[in-house]
Amino acid sequence: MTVRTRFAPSPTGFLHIGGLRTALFCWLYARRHAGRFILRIEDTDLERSTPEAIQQILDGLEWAGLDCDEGPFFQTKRFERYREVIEQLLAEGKAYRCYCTKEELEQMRAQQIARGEKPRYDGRWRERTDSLPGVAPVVRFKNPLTGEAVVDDVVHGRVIFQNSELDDLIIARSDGSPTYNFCVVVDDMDMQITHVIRGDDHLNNTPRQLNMLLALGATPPVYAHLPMILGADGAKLSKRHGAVSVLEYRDQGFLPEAVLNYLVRLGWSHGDQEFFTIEEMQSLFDIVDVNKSAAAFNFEKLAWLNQQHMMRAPPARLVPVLRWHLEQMGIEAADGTQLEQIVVAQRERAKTLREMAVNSAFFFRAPDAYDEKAVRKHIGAEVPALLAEAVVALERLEAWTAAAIHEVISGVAVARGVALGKLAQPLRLAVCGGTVSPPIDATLAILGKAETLSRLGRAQALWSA
RNA sequence: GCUCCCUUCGUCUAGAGGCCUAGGACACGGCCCUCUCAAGGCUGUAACACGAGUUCGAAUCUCGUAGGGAGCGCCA
Repeated sequence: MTVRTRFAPSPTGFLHIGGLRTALFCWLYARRHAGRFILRIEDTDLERSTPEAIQQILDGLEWAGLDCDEGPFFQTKRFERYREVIEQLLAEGKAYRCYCTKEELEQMRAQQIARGEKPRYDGRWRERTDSLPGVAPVVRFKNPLTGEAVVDDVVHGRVIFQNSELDDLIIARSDGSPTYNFCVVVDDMDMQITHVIRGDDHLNNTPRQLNMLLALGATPPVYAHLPMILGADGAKLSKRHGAVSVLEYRDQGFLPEAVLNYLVRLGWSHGDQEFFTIEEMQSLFDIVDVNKSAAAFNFEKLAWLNQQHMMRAPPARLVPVLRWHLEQMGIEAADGTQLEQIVVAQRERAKTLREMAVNSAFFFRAPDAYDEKAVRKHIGAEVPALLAEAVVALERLEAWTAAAIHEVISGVAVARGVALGKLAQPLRLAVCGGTVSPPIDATLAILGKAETLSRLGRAQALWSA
C-alpha cells in the first residue's frame, strides 16, 4: 500500500511556521516512502476563509519547496459529497436530527459547568423521531455510548478514550453545511489517506473521527500527533513573537532549506546531527523518531543554521537571492560574476542574505561619509604617506587579483616597517567607509581597479588636508 | 471543573536498566588563529521537575505529586 499523507490548513490566515513544520513532516514522510503528498484546503468556514489566505499558503509552500502530488483540493467544492454521506448515516440510523436551539444548548452547558461537569450534549434527541416545527435541525453523529476509542498514535503510543466521555457531535449545521470534524473524516476516507500527521492539538478530536470512520466502514489511518512549536518565551506562538508567517522568513533573508532544517530538528533528531540537506531529511526522516514534548522557537539557532547553509551552498545558488535583497535596497546589481564573488567573500560574515546585502552595499555605492571613531583611531599622521605609496603601487598593478593585491599591500607595509593592519585599516576605511569588510585584498579585487583608485583618491584628498 | 497529553543544560536535543563522572548543537565566557569583522579550532559554565516503588543497579520501568499544554463550539 502506498503511503498517502495530507496537509490540511484552513485558509483563515497566513501559513505560519508551525503549519509549515506539519507540512514538512507530512511531505518528508511521503517522500521517504515514495508515497503521495496531498494538499487539502479546509475552507468550510465561509466566514473566515479568504482567497488571499489561500494564495499565501500556496506561496509559502512553493517557497519552501514542499510540492504536493495531488490537490489542492477544496472542501467547499465537495459539499455534495458530504451531504450524501450525511444522508447515508441518517438512513442507517447512525446519525439523527437534533432540534435544540442554540439557547437551549447554551443553557445546558451553563448548568453542567455549574455542577462541575464536563460540558457536553446530553443526547436528548438521540432516540426521538419527531420534529419541531419552525426549528431548522442540525445533524448529530450517534457516538457509541459504551466501550472505548483506542488511538494507536505513532508518537504518543496507545491513547485510550472512554466513549462515555464523548458526546454526539454536530456533523451538519442547521443550514445544512457540514462541520470540520466530519469533513476531515470523509476526506481522509475518500482520499485514502494512510497517515494522518498533524499537530497534537488534534489528539482530542481523534476518537470522534475514529468512531465516525468506523461507522462508515472505513479503515482508519495511522495517526501521528506532533508536538507544538512554542514562541521563544515558551508561550503559544503568536504575532508578538515576531516572524510567524513563512513568507516573512524569505523577506528576512533566510534560505528555505535552512528554515526546513531548523524545523525538522524541532521534535525530531537523528543522533547528534544538526545540519541536513533536503535530500538527507528525505532519506533519514521517520515519524517513529519524533518526540512528544513541545519545542520553543529559537531565532539564534535558525540564524546559525542559515549561515551554515549559506556557507555550504554553491555560490550560484545564493546569487539570485542576494540580487533580490539588493534590489529591495534600491541597488541594481547586473554583474552576476561580481555577485558570486561577493557571496563567497561575505557568506561567512552574515547570518542572512539580507544582512549580506546590507554589508555589501558599499560595493555598489561609494561611502558618502567615513566612520568618525574609526578615522580618529586609524588615520594618524603617517597614514597619508603610507596611502600615497600604496596608491602608486596599486596603480602600477596590471593583474587585478586578490593575490596580486595582497602582494602589493604587504610589500608596502614591509617596506615601511609597519604591520599590515596599519595599512589595511586605512584602506578599508577609504573604500567602504567603515572598519568591517572581507579581507582587504579580496575587497579591492571585487571592487575593481578603477573604483578602488577613485575611492582612495577621494579619501587621500580628505585626510591629507 | 472534566478528559487527554507533556516534563534531560537558558534553548533544541542524544539517551530504549549497567556504555552516564549524563553526550552533541545554539547562545554565553576564555584561549588560539588574524589586516577588520567573521568563519574555524581548543576550552569553560550549565540539565535528568519532585517523591515513593520495582531492581544487585534507574535519566531510562511503575505509581503518585507538582508544573505546563490541549480539548470540552451550529471554529478549524
